[in-house]
Amino acid sequence: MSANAAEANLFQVRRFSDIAVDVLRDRILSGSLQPGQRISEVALAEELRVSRPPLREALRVLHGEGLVVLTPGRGASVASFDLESVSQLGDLRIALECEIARLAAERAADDAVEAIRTEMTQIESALCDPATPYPRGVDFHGTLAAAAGNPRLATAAGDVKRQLSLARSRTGSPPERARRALDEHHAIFDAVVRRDPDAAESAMRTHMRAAMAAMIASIEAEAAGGER
Amino acid sequence: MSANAAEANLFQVRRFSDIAVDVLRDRILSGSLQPGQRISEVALAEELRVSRPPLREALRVLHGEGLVVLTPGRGASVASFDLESVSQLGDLRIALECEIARLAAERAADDAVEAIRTEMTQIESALCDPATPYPRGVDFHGTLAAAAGNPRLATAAGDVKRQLSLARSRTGSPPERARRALDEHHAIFDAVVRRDPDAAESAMRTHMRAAMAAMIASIEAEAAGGER
DNA sequence: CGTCTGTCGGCTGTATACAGACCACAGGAG
DNA sequence: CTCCTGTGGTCTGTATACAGCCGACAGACG
Repeated sequence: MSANAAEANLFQVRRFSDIAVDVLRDRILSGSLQPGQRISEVALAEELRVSRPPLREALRVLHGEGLVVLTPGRGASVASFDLESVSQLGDLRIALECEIARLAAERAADDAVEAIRTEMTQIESALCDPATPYPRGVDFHGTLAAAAGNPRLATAAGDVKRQLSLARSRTGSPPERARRALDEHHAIFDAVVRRDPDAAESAMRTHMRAAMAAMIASIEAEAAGGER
Repeated sequence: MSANAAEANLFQVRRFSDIAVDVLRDRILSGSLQPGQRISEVALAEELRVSRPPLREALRVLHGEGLVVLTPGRGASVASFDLESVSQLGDLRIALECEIARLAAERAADDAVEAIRTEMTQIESALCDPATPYPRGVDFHGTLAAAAGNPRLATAAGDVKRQLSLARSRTGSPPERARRALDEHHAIFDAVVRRDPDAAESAMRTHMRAAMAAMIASIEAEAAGGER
């Protein structure tokens, strides 16, 4: 099955519109296209060596993911989030991540639990050794979502996470947050290991509230600095 | 603002692709297009008096809403859900509705609370008088989501609800569920009135678990009857 | 008789072309 | 000098046209 799935995925991305979706998502999240920036269809299509119809389909997909805003008659632009939008996205993320934590505590397979443990040790060692800022491809929440065994929930949580990542693309998270986040991750993980869904949800809620508070504070500080 | 919003919405739906989205969504949810049915782009485009590119964009949007499945090289088809997908959607809905209930208990304005009360009395009178099966446009969860004051959360919950509605399109919900659901709605509403977020979330979780159990039972019964 | 292969039809995926709307800027009137 | 208006350009929205792939069916071979 894995060979079939891999082969199917290889052929699945052969559509130009899907390639455009991936390229555009990377450009938006990497900051190559900044929030609020207008996207010219003809210019982008020419740059990607793609015709306009596939590009327009890609823009519709990214609009569904919340990364692109489409205004009828005025075209597309990279999504930009004000504080209210960030707050709304935060509530949405709380809903999804808390349920993920609950389900992970209820149903996570043992090897999935071990995968989370491995991730956490990697993050921890990276924090102790400032040489490596953050290991690539390590994603606590993504691994936890996989452990919860609900792909739709994981996809939804990933979409919201990317929107929030775009919202704070200008302001990096403060360095002291990483240490606190690690402790909060430990609390969630402990609850998952103990198979305690209520505790896992509660710990996740605490973690999310702290993360959102820090993020909102960063954005407010950046906004105040920008006005100065 | 409401005049502006209405005017903006009127002009916003002038794109053929958006019209196609609305028409297709209605056809899928009304059962005019049944789950699993293939959608021919040329035939549907000709029927809707629309060219294929706008129709393809509409299909991409509905794919993002989970109502259409797009297989590269093989075209589009109406989404069909097996029991595992329904279970996954149920967990997703639990996550969203529970957070909505919590937020409604925390922040709902007084008039929003009264709007919920009005809806519930309408549903209750409709249940007592079997002449009117169900009042049109009355939607407890939608009103509750509006009371929670988070449009993104409300949209996400609405999307999931529509997917589940499509999943059980063949099997109607059993009549005794309506009465139990009304009681469960009362419990949620009472918690919202008492401004008790924990109780609201708990009551919503109870309600969702019962609703999902009833739905899965209906689908299993229908599947067993179909095999017979 | 079963199976494989080649061909044909239909469909999706993509590109090009055209029409209409929105915006900016210049010119003129008050 | 300011505001309005007309015109031009640019872009989106839509339609049409072509190429490539998938699937089905018929025919031939084992």
